[in-house]
Amino acid sequence: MMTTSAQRPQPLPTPSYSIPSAILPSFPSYLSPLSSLHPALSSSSSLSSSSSSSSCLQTTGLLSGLQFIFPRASRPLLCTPSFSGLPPILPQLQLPNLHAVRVQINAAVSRGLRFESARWLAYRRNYLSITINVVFDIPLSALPTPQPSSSPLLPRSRQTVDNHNFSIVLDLRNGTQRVVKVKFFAVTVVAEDEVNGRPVDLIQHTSKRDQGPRRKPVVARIRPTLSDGRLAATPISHPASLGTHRLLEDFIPMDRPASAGSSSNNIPRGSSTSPDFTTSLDSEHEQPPSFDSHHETAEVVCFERIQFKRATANNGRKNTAQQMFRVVAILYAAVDETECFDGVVSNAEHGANGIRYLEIQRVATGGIMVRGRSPGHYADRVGGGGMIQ
DNA sequence: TGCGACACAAAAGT
DNA sequence: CACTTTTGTGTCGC
Repeated sequence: MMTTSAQRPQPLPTPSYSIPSAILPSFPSYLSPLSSLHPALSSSSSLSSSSSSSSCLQTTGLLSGLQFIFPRASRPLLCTPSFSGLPPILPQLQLPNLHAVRVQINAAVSRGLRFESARWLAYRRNYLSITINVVFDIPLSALPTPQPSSSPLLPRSRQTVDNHNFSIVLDLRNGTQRVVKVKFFAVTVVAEDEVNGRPVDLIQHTSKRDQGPRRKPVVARIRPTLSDGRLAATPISHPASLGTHRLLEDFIPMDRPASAGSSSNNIPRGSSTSPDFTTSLDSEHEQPPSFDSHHETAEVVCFERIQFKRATANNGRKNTAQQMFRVVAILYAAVDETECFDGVVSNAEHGANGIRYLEIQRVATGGIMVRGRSPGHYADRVGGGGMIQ
């Protein structure tokens, strides 16, 4: 019999909160006027409506002339840190007319992080949701078949990349280049040590959590949206405000059909499908990453039930180096394997069915402290749960 | 201090 | 509103 001490604790107290200007870059999604006005978001029908992430979007305010949304004061902060680009960026994406394509990966940790004591904080055992969409910034005039009626303000009316042929320029070891046609685009999410870049495993659960298998997040197809050369001028909506392909509601059929997902049915998910996994699954053991080969490609992909496999080192230890992890979103161009021979200089992953995934670009969060034990283990420390260095 | 397993109970979904 | 499912986290034994 559990005692009262075992009862679910109240959310960690959040003292009167004001956004320090130093951390404003951590809130790009919620600073976006578009996201705060988007009906899908303002009606709390964004992804992960199942939890506190929706209640994260409760209160609006005004700062520096921009409308923004921040969590209600009674809860710990659960909004997303910003993702930023990491050099180098390879290879170059282009249109058939050789027009270069500027790529923006739009990512958010839409669930599972708190901002406490001026740092992002996660608990190893708690779920993260990571949402990604991709924008290709191309002037319509550069497209072979311009559609002037499309509006960048209305995601659903955006034309898609489907009818355009993209290619990438691959650098070869002999110093020459080769142009390869892109079959489709895909994204995945990984994690790494903030300092040395060493990989940190992420794992993904089914809704059965401990009773189900775990695996690394898949490489999921995505359909980038097009921006008419206005990327710099127009803030991009939070990915959650668009139709989302939720990965994975239940990533293998278990005791119910995958289509019977638990997500709120008021989520716009016109492009959602159940992912198709080709690798066999061995419960009780981790699985390697696989490739989501579903044909109907979503503009927004959400990786749900993600956890860090391990915690950061030296959490709360004084006079030790506090390890920090970061979450990385990666965009791949899928090309035919026969187009890639050994001379290609690029990060590549082998997929199924003769596909090879060439990394186009990646974005990453700043450092995230990952605690390995329950919040209660840290609550009696200085800062009411927040580690003070 | 972290990890895996087990467990309870609140939140969220139906 | 009742029931079920999902998920945060307390506890235990290493």
